[in-house]
Amino acid sequence: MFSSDDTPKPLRGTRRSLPIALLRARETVMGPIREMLSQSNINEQKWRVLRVLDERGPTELTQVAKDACLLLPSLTRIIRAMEEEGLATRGTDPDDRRKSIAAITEAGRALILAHMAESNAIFARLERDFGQEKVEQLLDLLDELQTLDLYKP
Amino acid sequence: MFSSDDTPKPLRGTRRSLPIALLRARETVMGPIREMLSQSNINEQKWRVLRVLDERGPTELTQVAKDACLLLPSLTRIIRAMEEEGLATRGTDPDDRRKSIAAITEAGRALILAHMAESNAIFARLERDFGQEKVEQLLDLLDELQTLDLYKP
DNA sequence: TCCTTATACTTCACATGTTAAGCAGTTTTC
DNA sequence: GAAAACTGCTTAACATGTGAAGTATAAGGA
Repeated sequence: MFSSDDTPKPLRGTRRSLPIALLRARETVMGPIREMLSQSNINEQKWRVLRVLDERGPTELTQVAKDACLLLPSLTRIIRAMEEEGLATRGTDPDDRRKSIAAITEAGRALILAHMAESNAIFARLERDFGQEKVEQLLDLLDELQTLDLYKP
Repeated sequence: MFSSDDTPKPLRGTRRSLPIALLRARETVMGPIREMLSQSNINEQKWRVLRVLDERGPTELTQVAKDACLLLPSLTRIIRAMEEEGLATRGTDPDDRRKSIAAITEAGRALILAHMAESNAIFARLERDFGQEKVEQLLDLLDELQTLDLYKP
């Protein structure tokens, strides 16, 4: 008998707002990771691009943007910088010359390797403090939520 | 016998990376909300500030920044714009004149009201597609995660 | 083939994110 | 009761976020 709509309900408190809760939770988790990355003069965005390229191999930019949660205009600039820093390369798809295909370099892979131990340590700390089960549960829920399409219907 | 560390384990896939998963899930949820807000010429950040001010009443900027997940330099600009648009006011704390206290205006509250129905509808759609229980579960997990302190120990 | 439409970016302009420096007001220390 | 240290916010400079317009290539239709 609690959450029925017998009163004109206001907006949920910000702690029960999914977008805000997701953002705040992310800030918590990103704290130590940002600290780690700052030692390599690399930011969150480049780190995401590196991991996506490492995971998928050579990939067209539109796909990279989707996977790394970046818009194409941002990715254009970021990839350009990463090329200059030797972290990524790019070329034109011979089958469709509109497409630009990016790939991680050895230096990029080395950067990932260089942070692997600490990254895993941060995750281990999270599992210790939050609980291994809860982390799994949360990842499962997020993974499923990602796949929804919430537009209109 | 699966996830033991008997092999030099690589980084988790990006779908099992909590920061990336949080970001992707948030993008999914924010889609319809951004659509809603764009009709009022308001962006995510101003919306968060409005909701925090509505929820807490007059609040010093440092606290607003924490709650709305903004850095102070961003908040400085955003609050200035919101003052000009009549959505918020601010004054100096008489007890500590370093502090600036912001408050929501009637126009600000009206803007929240104007979007309440649609906001609740979006949330209802989420509950329908994702499941009410899972939404609750997710919010609980996120709320708890927010409160952790993951620095060093 | 020519024309239209669509796709895959890129560029532009302006807002926000981020770090470092600056400044006024407050507290601490001697 | 000042000098030193700290706090709360602002400014500055540059990177990224974002929507709209622009460019080049590709695909489809008359």
